[in-house]
Amino acid sequence: MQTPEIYISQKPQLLARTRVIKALSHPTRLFIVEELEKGERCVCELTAMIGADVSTVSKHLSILRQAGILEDDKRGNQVFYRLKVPCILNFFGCVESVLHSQRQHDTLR
Amino acid sequence: MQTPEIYISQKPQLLARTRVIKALSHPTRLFIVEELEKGERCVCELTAMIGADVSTVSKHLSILRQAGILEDDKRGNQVFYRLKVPCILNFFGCVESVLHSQRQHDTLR
DNA sequence: CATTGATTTGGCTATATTGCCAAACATGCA
DNA sequence: TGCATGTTTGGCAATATAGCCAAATCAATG
Repeated sequence: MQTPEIYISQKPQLLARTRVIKALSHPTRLFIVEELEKGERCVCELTAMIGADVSTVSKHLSILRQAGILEDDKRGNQVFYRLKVPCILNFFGCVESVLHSQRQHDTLR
Repeated sequence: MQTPEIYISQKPQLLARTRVIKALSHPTRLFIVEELEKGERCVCELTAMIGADVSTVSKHLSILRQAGILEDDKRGNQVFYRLKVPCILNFFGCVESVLHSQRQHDTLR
């Protein structure tokens, strides 16, 4: 070891993992993942539920797909998305436990 | 239901969860969490491993602490951080499975 | 109390992300 | 082919995030 491994946050493994987690780090995308737990949905259904512009929803879906979390299936002129890696959902239980352990630790802004 | 629930991504629960996930969505912070799996570390140790400015590392630690993922413990003039919610680590296994299921799905940039 | 070592905070610039609109692409069907 | 429906892409403005330096804190100790 010379310097601290050049710059640790450039390590490919960390970057790859970060890409997946980053894909989940947006309220709309989190909503999409939770909704798809119930089954596949087309872009139009998700858009109606979310209430943002279709193009915005489409871009969120694209981010989740590129991260490998969703897969899409085009049927007719609609595109259906579904969860490719359902274990993602197990994580939310843990996230909840983080939230519950937050009694009042410092500034919760 | 009127409009799509005002704007779904503003729902408090989604925002709270997002805050936790967002805290994990940076290579340096991911590294910190993985490192703390082995035991508590002071800021100076983490800084040496990471190789960024101390102030940068301190801010990353602060983000993880505010998200409820880490807790700190000041002893003498050093501050030691440790994992408050170790279940976070289970998630990484799932993240790996996402990565491994990525054969060649579209542009992996 | 001055100094040193450890950490946090303020401030600023550079970069990344988000969301909308408009336009481009399909697909199905008259 | 022409049109309607559904989806993606390009582009841009607004906002958020990251990282460094400098300065402020805080504890230990001479």
